[in-house]
Amino acid sequence: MTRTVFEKADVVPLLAEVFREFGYEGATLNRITERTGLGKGSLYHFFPGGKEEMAATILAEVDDWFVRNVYAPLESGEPRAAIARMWKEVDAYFRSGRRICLVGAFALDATRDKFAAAIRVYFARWVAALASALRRAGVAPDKAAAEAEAAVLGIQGALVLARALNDEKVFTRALTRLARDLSLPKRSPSSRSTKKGTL
Amino acid sequence: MTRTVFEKADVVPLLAEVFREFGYEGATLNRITERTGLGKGSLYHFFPGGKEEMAATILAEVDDWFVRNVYAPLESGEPRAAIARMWKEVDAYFRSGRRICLVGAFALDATRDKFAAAIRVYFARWVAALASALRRAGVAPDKAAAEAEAAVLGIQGALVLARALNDEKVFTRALTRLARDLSLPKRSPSSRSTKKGTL
DNA sequence: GCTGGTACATACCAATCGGTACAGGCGCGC
DNA sequence: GCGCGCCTGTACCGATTGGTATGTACCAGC
Repeated sequence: MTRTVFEKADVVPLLAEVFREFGYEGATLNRITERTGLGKGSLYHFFPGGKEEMAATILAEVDDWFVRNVYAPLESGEPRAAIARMWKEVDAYFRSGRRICLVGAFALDATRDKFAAAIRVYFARWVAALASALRRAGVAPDKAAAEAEAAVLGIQGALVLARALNDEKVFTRALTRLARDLSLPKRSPSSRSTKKGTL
Repeated sequence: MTRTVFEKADVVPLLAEVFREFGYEGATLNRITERTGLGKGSLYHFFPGGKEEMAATILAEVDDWFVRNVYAPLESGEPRAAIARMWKEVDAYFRSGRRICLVGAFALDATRDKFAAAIRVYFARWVAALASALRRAGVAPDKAAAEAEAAVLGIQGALVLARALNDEKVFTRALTRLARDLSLPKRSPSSRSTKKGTL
């Protein structure tokens, strides 16, 4: 009857959490099987390429999530709403600092060299998308680029510090500061201001 | 002939680089021996507690370095000079973004739980020391605390992003921005009471 | 010259690593 | 029904893990 139809898609989130928690080297097959409930047979059925394919799949899935929920809106949506949404999504995605950024963690150790392209693209696109939104909101191009970089890097730093101090309020505070520090011009004439709650 | 009298102190920096590069789990005894040139015999002679003692020693050594070169000056030296020195030391220590922060890296994965106290103290004292300097330079206490947190977290984020994009200019730029964003009051003999320390 | 602590290499250990082989169990088309 | 093919558990592989035991070269004090 209700077969536990396990699809690759169901495993990926579980898998992601293991890599997030232990890092690439620390995510042993043992821990993976016990956390996903899948034996090696299933694991290697879904991911013939082994650990590396698992990590690559997760990286792609994470990237895809950010493209859909963050980058794409920033690139083509109404800029202020998109930026507001970004802060909201980021806070939710990282569980207010209780969860870390897999891509950022991979970037720090030798794992980076294995997934260099994916890691670079993830961050480059984030910065570029945010800069695009800022420009379209009226910020000068060079200023937009600098502020986008500062915001993205601030999020990563906030994750590090929040985990180091084991205090999620650090993350929440940082997000508030980062949002405030974006120099979005006042939106005077238009009456679009009462549309969506902008953080 | 050339006797190499190796002391523990000589090994620690080599050791630190291995942990920095591969993370705690990734730093295998094999890699450690080949990078330090010391066999397991020597390693376990210096560090009877094994890998964990090696990492703990490194953590303590890093902390000590920061206390001497950054925190102590911030806490008791002339605040502006101390802050200026901090930026200089940080840029040099992290090799303009080519080197990562061991403590920050440990904070991200499950390694944190092994060294929770050391990691927390490292960052807590950094933030506290910087906040102290800011206050003594005339910044309001709550503002000083917020800005200190933002600066420290910004450094960590800059390290992540610089490595992710493999572009050390990201780090240098970030440091410049972070230094600029500290709202140090103007220091002319007759101080202009500008609230924002713009550059 | 003996002795004892220090510094180091080597061989070895059980456990675990990532990965493979294989024998089914199971649901679905027939 | 039946068989085929997608899942999945298990046994197993060689290599490597962190760690230990043993042996030895070296120097200092006596």
